[in-house]
Amino acid sequence: MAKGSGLSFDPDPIKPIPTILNSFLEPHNNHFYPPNNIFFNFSSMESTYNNRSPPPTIQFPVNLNCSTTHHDHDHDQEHHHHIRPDIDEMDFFADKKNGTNSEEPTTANDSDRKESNTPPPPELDFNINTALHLLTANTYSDQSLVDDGLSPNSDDKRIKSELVVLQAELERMNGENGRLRDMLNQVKNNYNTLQMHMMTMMHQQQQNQESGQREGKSEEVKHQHHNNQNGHGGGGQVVPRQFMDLGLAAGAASEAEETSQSSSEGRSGREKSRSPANNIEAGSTCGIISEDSPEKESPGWGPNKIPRLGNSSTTKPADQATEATMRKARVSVRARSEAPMITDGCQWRKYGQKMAKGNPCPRAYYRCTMAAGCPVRKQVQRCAEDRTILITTYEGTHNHPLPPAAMGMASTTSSAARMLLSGSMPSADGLMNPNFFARTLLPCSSSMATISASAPFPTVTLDLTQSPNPLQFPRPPNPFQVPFSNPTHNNILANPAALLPQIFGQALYNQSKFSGLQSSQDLEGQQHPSTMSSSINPSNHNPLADTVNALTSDPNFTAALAAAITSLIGNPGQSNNGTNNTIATTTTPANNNSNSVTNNGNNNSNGNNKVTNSSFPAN
DNA sequence: CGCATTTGACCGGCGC
DNA sequence: GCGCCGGTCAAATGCG
Repeated sequence: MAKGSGLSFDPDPIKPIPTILNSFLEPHNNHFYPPNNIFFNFSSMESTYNNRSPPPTIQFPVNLNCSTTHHDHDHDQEHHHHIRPDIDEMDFFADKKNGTNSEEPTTANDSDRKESNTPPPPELDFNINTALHLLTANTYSDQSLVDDGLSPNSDDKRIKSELVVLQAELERMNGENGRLRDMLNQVKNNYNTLQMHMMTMMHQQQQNQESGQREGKSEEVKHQHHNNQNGHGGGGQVVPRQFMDLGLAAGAASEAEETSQSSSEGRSGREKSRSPANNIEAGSTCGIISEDSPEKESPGWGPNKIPRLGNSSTTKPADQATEATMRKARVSVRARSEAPMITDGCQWRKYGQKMAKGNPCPRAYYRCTMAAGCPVRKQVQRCAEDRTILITTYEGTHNHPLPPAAMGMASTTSSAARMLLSGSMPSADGLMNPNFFARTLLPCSSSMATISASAPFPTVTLDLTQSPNPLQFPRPPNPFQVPFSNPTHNNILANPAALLPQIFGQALYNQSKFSGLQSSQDLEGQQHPSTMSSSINPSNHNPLADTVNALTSDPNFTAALAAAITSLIGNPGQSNNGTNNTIATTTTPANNNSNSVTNNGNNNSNGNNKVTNSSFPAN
């Protein structure tokens, strides 16, 4: 409804639970230890940190009830109520575990409490340790605050001492928040840099392949290929393509889209009439620069678009088939989200909404509006079985540079699309083989990647809802906690590679658990995931292993990988006001709306197009 | 007034 | 041929 506010529809509103979410995110992110079913999200953290004023009060996953098994003194009660406003959530959880009721009035019978108090359960102790084991060194500065003379009781002193410890830890964590924020910025910067570099390499590799296929066909092409190999010459094409490739179904998609222009001429007059005048002629012989004009958009989002594929005179029939496949490829991302859309960093404009069969939740159609004529579209729909799951399906290739915030998702979906299509596009190159990314990045970012060929379009489904959440790294120990709890500096910055084994470890874990990608397609020729671990072993003289080894030694890559995963898991409920998503935050209506999730009940179960949507207030 | 969203209508593919 | 369905269009609507 709200003009300029982007998404004003909720595919299936889920009552927002920001408070609850924050109650998890804040304390746990401080420890990089998200609880189950709560997405770990850098962006969310960043938002939280950035938007806080005054500086955040860290809410420990510890409450006094559990931090002291002697919670039976008046002074405890006093302190408890001192801190209570900040630890309500923790109280809630811990109390539940303890079976005690922190909401009990301070005047409650202390003796009763004393009698009923029992040592906290082990998991509660774990929480305590998680928070307190970090802080034994900086706890004595405020002794005076504790020793208020109210009680000479040694237990009291001990308890108060712990309180001081907590306070000191709070302060320390505040400082750590700032460091984390800086670190996130740097990680993202590194990621962006590496992303561009990687895409350049991928483009060159693709050029190599294309050139090889067309070898002898055109001397011109050869020259161009040669130039590209040199990293310049045709460089005017290379750079733009870096971004173009970021979209899914990259690769030959650009060429395919080029070919769509001619075929689109056969479209109805209605479609022709709505074409803006800014059509860009596909002038590139390689179809690299050529991108979709509005006339050429819709590279196959609908069944009716499929036949428009592959009439390019510049491609061989085999290539045409590949292009057709790639054009139809979709990447579906399933993620738990209370927001109407996942934050992918792009700008989207809604152009339609339909009731899809078999799902009471309406399906919304969006097209990318970051550039005129960008053919990328996506569908957003909530899962019928679990409406907390948001299903976002991407298709198309961006024809414009992507903001940093969009890089992660775009590259991930691109990788997924490549993975999907790689069955028919064997490549011996470990680095540039899409399978490499599919087996490295994707397993890290999804606990399950499913390829479906039974659907009208080949679709890769990245299921981020599976448990364990890939970003909930194996625990214990908490892999993040040690690096980030280092007050001197963030180890991950000093040595980003430290994170990689964890990521890859999780990838391998996921793979082993999942026994590889579930694919109904012929994935013959692809390295079986179960062999991945051996491939990663640097001792193997395997190109893929060498590649992995090389990458793992690259700090930028590890940082980029983390950023990509972060982006992929973008917390839908997050505020997009963070320093990331600069473009999306300021100009993306949909993203703006993501900030204001006002999910009214969605009972749009009437027929097609008979949808009465709830609306999200603008901003 | 401009822009984004809403929503009824339209189109093409597909199955019967 | 007909109806269903997914996808898209574009006029209507609403908001800043």
